[in-house]
Amino acid sequence: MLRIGAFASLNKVSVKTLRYYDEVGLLKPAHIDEQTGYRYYSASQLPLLHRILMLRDFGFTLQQIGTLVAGEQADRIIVAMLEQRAREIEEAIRAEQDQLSRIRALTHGIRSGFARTAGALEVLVKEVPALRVLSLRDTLPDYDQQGRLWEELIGYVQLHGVPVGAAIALYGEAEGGDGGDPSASGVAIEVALPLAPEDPVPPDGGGGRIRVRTLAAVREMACVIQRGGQAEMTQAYAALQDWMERGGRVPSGPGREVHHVGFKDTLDVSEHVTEIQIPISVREVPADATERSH
Amino acid sequence: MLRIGAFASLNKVSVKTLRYYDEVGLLKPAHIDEQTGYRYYSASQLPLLHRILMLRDFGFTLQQIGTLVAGEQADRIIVAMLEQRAREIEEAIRAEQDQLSRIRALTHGIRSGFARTAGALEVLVKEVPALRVLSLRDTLPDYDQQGRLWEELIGYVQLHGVPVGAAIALYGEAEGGDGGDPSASGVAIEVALPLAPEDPVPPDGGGGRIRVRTLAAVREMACVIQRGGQAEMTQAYAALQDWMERGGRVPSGPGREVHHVGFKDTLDVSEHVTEIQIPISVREVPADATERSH
DNA sequence: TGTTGACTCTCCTCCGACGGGAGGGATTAT
DNA sequence: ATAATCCCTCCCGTCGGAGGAGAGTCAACA
Repeated sequence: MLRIGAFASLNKVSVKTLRYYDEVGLLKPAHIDEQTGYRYYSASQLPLLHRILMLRDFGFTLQQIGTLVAGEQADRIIVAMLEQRAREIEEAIRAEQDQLSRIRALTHGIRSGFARTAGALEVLVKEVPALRVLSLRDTLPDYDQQGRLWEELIGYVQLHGVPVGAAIALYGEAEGGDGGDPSASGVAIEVALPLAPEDPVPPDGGGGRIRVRTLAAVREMACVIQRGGQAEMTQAYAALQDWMERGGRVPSGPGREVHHVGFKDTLDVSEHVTEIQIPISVREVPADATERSH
Repeated sequence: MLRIGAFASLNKVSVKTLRYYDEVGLLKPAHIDEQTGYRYYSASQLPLLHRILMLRDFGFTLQQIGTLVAGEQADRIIVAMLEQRAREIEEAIRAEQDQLSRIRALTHGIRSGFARTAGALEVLVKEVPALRVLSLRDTLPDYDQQGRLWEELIGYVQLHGVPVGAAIALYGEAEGGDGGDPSASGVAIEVALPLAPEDPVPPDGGGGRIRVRTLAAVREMACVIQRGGQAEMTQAYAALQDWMERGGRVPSGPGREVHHVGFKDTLDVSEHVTEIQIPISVREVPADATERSH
């Protein structure tokens, strides 16, 4: 019979740990003195402790270890548990490698000078939910003309007075919609205002140009938030582009600009806060791309 | 000014999280209503929140994030922190790959039948400290003859009545010692009994055959604990051998057998508890081995 | 004007696997 | 007898929030 300190030193565990394992019922001492409360362990408990420590080393929780060492049919499930745990570790390794690549992309961005001026410090991958919006789409000669679209849309909502929330602009090919004329020269631009999910649909307006639709949810959206006007935005786009290339990501849909603080809030451009959102996916190998294009 | 719920939904964080960040001083609301206690956030705080979430996503603690977003000279240290964090993640990945290889070694051991009978479920890598022992070394024709050494050593200690603790046998080449004759046919065996660190050295005994020495500490010791007698031990050795090969480990010193419960405690062999300890190192590439052999 | 219903507040407990320490009894060696 | 060591129980802290209780606030609707 060994006292707790001697038993602990045999396997380089702490006395606290043994007391805790007693408390949670994982490893009860062979005997406890009723007068003094002293715990006495037997050397024949060493194999059990050994097994517990090994499973702990594998990363199992003490609860899992409890089922693995106590159950009568533990032998039957231990292989399954080990394989499950192996999959978990593989998943964790993948996640950490991903983390690492994001960190490296950022450090490179800072070194090459994109970062502090262009807000690359705030590239964040997040999920965005679907969003019901009132939208107006058109193809214009260049980006700077979108003010006309905004005036048209805002004029319409002021007539009916419904929406709230940040203004959103979408650029590039239509996202499941049919507005605009892709064959026309110029750029496709869609301006949108969020609608509450259960708001009644306002009457058809603007000669059918203004529609209610739902922006698709995006599972992985690369986002940069930027203060300031057009010059800063251009830099932010450059930084985001660099970030995507460096991390092996490609855009998987039309980009968005969310104007959290925009002209409707203040005319001072330096106060504006704009979020650039680009849906991304991991770059696929050519073989995969070929599969798709056929 | 946004209420907490609106601000939270902009970035898919929970209200609880924002309240917690307020509490720890990481992100204070732009305004708090003194009457009601309501927190109001400004859209211009979005870049800060964004940065915080990105750093959280990188795995920094909130405390680290606090220094990175609050400090005046945060720009100067952020690159260093990122590189430090990258090293930490690399280290974590290495550790997890190691875990994975140990798990795979064990699942293979179970599948190939070593495990349940041979105690392979208890292979554990641990550190063992240096140990002062009273030791007797000799070269004998085979392992079964070691009983003679034990009798000689135990007879000696009963005369002087000092040591306590588990009996230890060491097999193979001398570990810094000079006992035995390596050129003789047979196997080198050392039997030892632990001595308290400050025990006085007993007088020279057994015609100089019994010495006091210190077993070296071992940083990585592969251990199996086994109940039973010689048949079980042989299987345990086989399992341990298989485990080492599978995990790319090679022995880096003489193996030990620690008799936690042995003949001195009970004659019933099935009650015996023996720990096999083999110092290991990761298998080296030939280049490294060549370096050493010169 | 009252009444919902959604939102928000503070305060409390809980999670895992122990570590640190206070305050007090037990054992062992001098 | 005394000192040193060991052991006990009990309580608090870790990290980043989640969950819930009980109460107050806000906006819209009848």
